[in-house]
Amino acid sequence: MRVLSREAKDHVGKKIEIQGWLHKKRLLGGLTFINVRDRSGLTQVVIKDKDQVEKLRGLQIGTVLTIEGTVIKEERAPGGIEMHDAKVTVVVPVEDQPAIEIDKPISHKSDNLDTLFDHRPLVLRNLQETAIFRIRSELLRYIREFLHKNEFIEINTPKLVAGAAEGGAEVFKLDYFGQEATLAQSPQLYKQIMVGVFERVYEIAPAFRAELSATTRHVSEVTMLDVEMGFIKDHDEVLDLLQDLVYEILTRLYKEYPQDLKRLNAPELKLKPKFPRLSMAEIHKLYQKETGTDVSHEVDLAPDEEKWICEWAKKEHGCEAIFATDLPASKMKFYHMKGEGNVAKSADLLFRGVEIATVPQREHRHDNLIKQMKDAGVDPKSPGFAAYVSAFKNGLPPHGGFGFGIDRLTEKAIGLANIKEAILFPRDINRLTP
RNA sequence: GGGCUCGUAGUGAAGAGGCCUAUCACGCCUCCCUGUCACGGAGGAGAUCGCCGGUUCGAAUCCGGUCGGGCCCGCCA
Repeated sequence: MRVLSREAKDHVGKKIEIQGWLHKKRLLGGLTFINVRDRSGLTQVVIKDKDQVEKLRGLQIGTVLTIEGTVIKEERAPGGIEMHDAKVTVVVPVEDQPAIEIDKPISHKSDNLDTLFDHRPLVLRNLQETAIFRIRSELLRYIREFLHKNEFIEINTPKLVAGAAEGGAEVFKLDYFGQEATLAQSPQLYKQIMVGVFERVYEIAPAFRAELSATTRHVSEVTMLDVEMGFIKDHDEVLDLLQDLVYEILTRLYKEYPQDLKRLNAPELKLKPKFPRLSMAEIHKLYQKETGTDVSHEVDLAPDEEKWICEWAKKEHGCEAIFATDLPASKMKFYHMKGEGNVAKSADLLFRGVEIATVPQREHRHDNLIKQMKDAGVDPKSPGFAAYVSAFKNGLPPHGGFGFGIDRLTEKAIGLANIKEAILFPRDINRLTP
């Protein structure tokens, strides 16, 4: 019967069998230490028998092993226990030298990220890397638990679609049995349709962006959390939902995974239950006053301004998350709701210097929507939009939601420098493999 | 799409016209070592310095081209 590394401590004095990968060998003459890695962690095995040590000669890190031995309580061992009188069985020998060393932290310097991604199958076995993706998995679990608690239904919508959901952004085109199709850049239209069914829905799925962006915060395949909620009182209710979600998942992460976050040198989390909310105009004014940079003609926040306002919120409010509200109407999508004056009922959530979500209220009134579609150059009668429009004809309540970048969230939750470090197999303008 | 940068053993770095027969660390191979946990010690193998061309008596080093990366801007999650 196989025992996992984390359970070995419950078998002191007993003979057990563990299985895993050879993670590290240390030969001290008459005494050999090896670390065996399994899904639950590492176990230290002490081997004295020359014949057993000899079985590992020439075998590299990654060799798959079964070890039989007796669990001993030992102060000097990491974790307080180790295995003695080990009988080694090589399940799968690895003889070629691995391209990357995985038993110590790997440099994430931007110049070398390419090597990290080229050797992904191996690199991901590094304990530091596994910590990143365990955290990502837990964040997704927290999100699902929060949304489930709030009666949201998880949906799945098509990624092969006929037209672009959001006019403007670049899409990937492909041949669909002789017809032109695109890869969905957002489930926007579908999730709004689904408000008419379940009121509250969400989806966690890839979104495809063909933009020629080459930065530390862009990839061409992103994992998006898309949430949509019906019967809202006002735009603030949507902001509250996102705020509560982010507050809960981040505080939970920092409470439950302090050791992994420390291993990854994550910064200390500073968050308040109520995030500051400043209008875009107010942020421009503050930024201009503090830095002297004239941004009065900018419609959007420049990357530097995003970083600056996050630092400001951390210093002034002790909160690393901040809402930029009242986004300019000129940046509105046709399905957004217009606000008072020249602004949209839309906000961005900024966290640790980067935009991680956009939170608009939707235009739910059929006639207004049609007008906004036409103004945006979208034909409401075209096959790609007819079904969408019919959902409004058949009654959609006031609703709003958000698109939330899971990759950026993971990156920033840990304090990584590049979004790609938070993605198992990242896709960008130069990378389609592995 | 625009701008700026970088390519040297398996990996990470040093070398900036001759001192390079290219240096160091980690890894790998051989040997020594009974408490390692970034083990330690001795020895060894491994690089046509991304590629092509040019300048020069002489190029890893200078110039041009090319291929492959990275960062920033625009745009966005």
